[in-house]
Order: sequence, then structure tokens, then C-alpha cells
Amino acid sequence: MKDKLTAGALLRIMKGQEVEEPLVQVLVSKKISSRSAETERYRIWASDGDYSITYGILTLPPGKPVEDFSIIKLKKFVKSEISNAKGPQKILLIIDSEIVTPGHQIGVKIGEPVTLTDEIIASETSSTPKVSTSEPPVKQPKSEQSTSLNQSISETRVLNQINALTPYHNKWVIKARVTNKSDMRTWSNSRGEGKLFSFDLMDDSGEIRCTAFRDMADKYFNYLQVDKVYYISKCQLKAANKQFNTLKNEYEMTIGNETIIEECLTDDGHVPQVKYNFVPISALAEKEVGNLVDVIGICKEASEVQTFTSKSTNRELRKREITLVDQSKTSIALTLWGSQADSFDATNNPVVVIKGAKVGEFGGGKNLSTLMSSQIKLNPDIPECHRIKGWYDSEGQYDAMTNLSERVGGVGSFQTAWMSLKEVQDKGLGHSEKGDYFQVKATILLVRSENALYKACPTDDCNKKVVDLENGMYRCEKCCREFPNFKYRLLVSMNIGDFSGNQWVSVFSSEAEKILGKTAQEIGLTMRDDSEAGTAIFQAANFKQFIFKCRAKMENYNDEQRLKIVVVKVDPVNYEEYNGYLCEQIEALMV
DNA sequence: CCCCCCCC
Repeated sequence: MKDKLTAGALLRIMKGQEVEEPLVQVLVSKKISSRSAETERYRIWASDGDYSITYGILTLPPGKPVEDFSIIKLKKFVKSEISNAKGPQKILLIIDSEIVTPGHQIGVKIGEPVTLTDEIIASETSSTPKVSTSEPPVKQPKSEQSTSLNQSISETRVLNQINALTPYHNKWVIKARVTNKSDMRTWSNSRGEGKLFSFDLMDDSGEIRCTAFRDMADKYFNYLQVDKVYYISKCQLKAANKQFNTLKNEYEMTIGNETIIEECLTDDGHVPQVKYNFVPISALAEKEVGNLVDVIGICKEASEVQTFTSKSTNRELRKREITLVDQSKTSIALTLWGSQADSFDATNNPVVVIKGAKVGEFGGGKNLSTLMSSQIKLNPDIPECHRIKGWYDSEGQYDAMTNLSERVGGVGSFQTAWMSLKEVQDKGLGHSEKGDYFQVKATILLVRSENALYKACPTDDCNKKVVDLENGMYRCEKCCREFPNFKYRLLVSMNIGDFSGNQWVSVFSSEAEKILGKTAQEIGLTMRDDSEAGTAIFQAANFKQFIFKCRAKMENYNDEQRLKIVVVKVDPVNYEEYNGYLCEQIEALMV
């Protein structure tokens, strides 16, 4: 049957090429308003057998609609573009056409046409129909049933509401917007292994989570897109697992073989968009750890993506930390994970909108973290977004911010972050799981230059010590690779002292570089070429004063417990702040 | 049928 259509004609037309009277099949048509009484207009979904378009506008004489599945000859047509809520939309205006075979004589969709996207139109250079590409196109997945939901719905107009779905009814169709879609994930446990993804659906009655496993996950992952509206039918419902599913619905559902999902061709705006309940950043100080919040903020700063391995799960994790600010003149750190971290683009201080970010705490400061279920949007077209952008551009960018994520350290909430070295000993710091933090103004008394440098894996995010294979190669056990090179890193042991005592501490590369005033690489090369000059670099740090922000933790060493202190940050002494602390101490003595 | 939501 495919030879009844002009294969690839729609792609060639949409690419702007000349095509002589092509034959295409009308898959779905829906009457839309016409500006003239002499004509009727239909929005159609049309196929050339290889490709389909979802936005054809067919002009016909009044009272002569075209049956679905009809083959028509396009005699006069022009490609055009309109803009709608989703941005520019390529359309095909069909001004004159002729029915070659009426739909009832065909009755089926011919071939498996792929929906033409801007990407396909831009990328396909060949004018011949494509056979296969490595990139899976976003096409309508095949379902058991051939009737189109777009068609049947427009005829019968029976829709069910999400909050009325139960496991006891299976004849339903919902029209819902995808508000969120997870990454594809794999699992492996005693009951088996596989892959899955889930997505959240919303209509004006409520919301529900839907999960696709294994082959169903493959079938629908690319097709379903966040923010688009779909007709969905015949999923399996079951009680929602409230432990993991925070959506407001008693049930959740699973895609099965018999499930039908079809993009709604007429997103008329009746299906609501996501609503936010924004919390000002300053108010996050009062939120409890674990709360989910909706936040809007300007991305003032963003780190690069960092990769590391979780010690608890052994999983490779990728994160990006960004700083959000808003009109409350407060900033907070937000951690993005996985693909959300990878794809984040901090160019031009975007407005970041998050639904369902998790409030966390670190070192006494508050922070935010996205979960798999968090929806993140950059510069969405909502009033709050324009308002905050206006604020930031005109004044916010110059304002000083109170940083909620500032680490204040301390063992108990009543403790000051400041501590003398004697207090660190007396208070028995270091017995908590995550270690205890404190800051101290101290003087460097002695720096050990021996073993202060090590040869580390040259990979950007891996600082693991390499094994010198003594054949010109260096092996990193963490990366399981051998390299012809390495980078120098610092791990400096130094004794620091204040009025109350002294303490050995370890200082890693980034902070040691601040103290020594040279990079680890410079010091490493100097040490290699001239050990005396290298040693002098370390000696030069003696008697310098800094604010040391430290983590104290008890460690087992040869069956003996001892306090290990790592300097997590070194700052020059801010005398104003330090004097303030001293004044407080003096006042406390006078009570 | 997943169910991890992480790190300093």
C-alpha cells in the first residue's frame, strides 16, 4: 500500500524543496475556525508513509470534509510557520487538494510514519526516504488498537478525570499534561533486573504517576515529552507507594502492552500548567530538613559538574552546585544531580524555577537539592519569572546577599562556630558521624615539607594517588587506567597554634595553595628540580596567620582513637569579624 | 517489576 503515497514528500516540502503534486494520507482531521464562509478549514495529521506532520491546515469547500485515512493529492500548498505557546511551529498550508482514494476504502494508517520534528527537518540532508538512523526518532508508538484517540475523543467527547481513576475500572481515557519525566533507570535485584522510567500526569482534577518498565520504557521514553498533552488509556492502576510517591493521588499506574498513548493534537489550554507555591529564599531558613518546596531564584553562580563515587552506595554521582538569589536578598546553594546537572546552562544568570526541591542542611547552613521528582525550568514564561529578572537586572545584581548556606560549624546549636584549639580538645569534638566543624584563628608554627606532595591521577575530577609503575607509566586504581603523566597534589601536614595550644592538621591542595601562594604543580616541579628551593616554599609559610575552618573526626589508628583534623577552608583573617568574636568573649567573661 | 534521591 505504501506505493500509493509519495514517500518522503512531506520531509522534502518542509525542507523547502520543490515537490510535484504529492500523494499523502490524512490520518486525523479536526475542523477549526475559518475566516471565510466560502471555505472550511481543518487541522490535519498527514503522512507520506515515511514521515508525518501533525500540523497541516487543509482548506476545503464547505460541507465536504475529508474522511480519515483518505489519500489526497496536494495541488497547491505552502509551508509556513506560526507561533504558539511552545514557540515557533512549522505548518503546511494546503490550499488546493483532491481526494484520490476515500478513507473508508483504506481504513488503516499506511506504513509507520515518523513524526517530523524541527531536528529531522534540519538534519536530514538526503532527499531520499531514510532507512534507519542511529538516533531514534520521536514517533507515535504502535498500539494494539488502530482507532485514534484524537479521533474518537473528538467524536464522543468522553474523558475521564485523573482523580476518578481506580483499579476497578479499565475503560477510561484521560487527557493530561506530562509535568515531569524521570531519566531512564536500570535496576538489578534478587527478583530480576530491567529498566524503567516514570512520568507525572496532570489534568484539572488532579495528578498521577505513571511508570513504564523494560520494553514499554523503550517504546515510550522518547515519545513522551514534558509539558505536552496526551490522551492516555488502559494503564494498570495500583495503590500508590506513599513512601516514594508524593503526588496527591491514592493510586499510581503502569504502562502495559494494551496501553494507548497519543499526543493530543489540540492542546487548547484547558489542561492546566504546573502551579507553583513559591517560598521566598529567606523563608527557607525556617523550613525543616526534608521539606519539599517550590522555589524561584536567579542563578548567580554555578560550579562545574563534579563526579565522585558515593561511599554508601558505590554509585558514580554527578552534581553541580548553583547559587540562587531572590528579592529577599538571600542566597542559597542548590545541588543538581545527574542529567539535571549535566544539562544545566548558567549563561546569562537564568531564572531557575523548581517544583519540589528538598531542603537540606550542611555544616549548619541550609541548602536545596533536587530529587528525581523535582521539576526544573529555566526562564519559564510566568509573571514571577519576569518580575525577578527585572529586579535582578536593575538592582539585585548589586545587592549584598545573606547566604543561608554559609557553614557555621559548631557541635551544638548553642555553640559558636569559633573555638580555641584547647576548646577543641576539651569539648571532645569529632565523635559525631559526619565530624564536627569549627573555625579558629591560628598561626602556622611548622610545615612538614616531607611527603607534602603526591603524584595524582591526571584525570580532572580524580585526585587519587597513582602507582609509579617505574616504566614511565602511572596507574590509577580508582580509574583502573594507566597514564604516561600525572599531576602534583598537596596534602600538607602542619602544626598550627593559638593562645591556648597547638594542633597538627592536614591541608589539601586547594587550601594549601592559598597558604603557600603557589600551585601544587609549581611546587612539585620546583621540588623535583631543586629540593632546597622547594623546601623554602613550605618554610615561607611559617608564622603566617589565617582563619582555619576545620573538620574534626575521631579515627582509628593502630587500634588507637585519635583526633584527625582536616582544614576544609583557609581564609585571610577578617579582623572586623574576629574582633567581634573577641568582644563577645570578653562580654561573656564580664557577666 | 522501581523505591536510589546522594557529596562536602
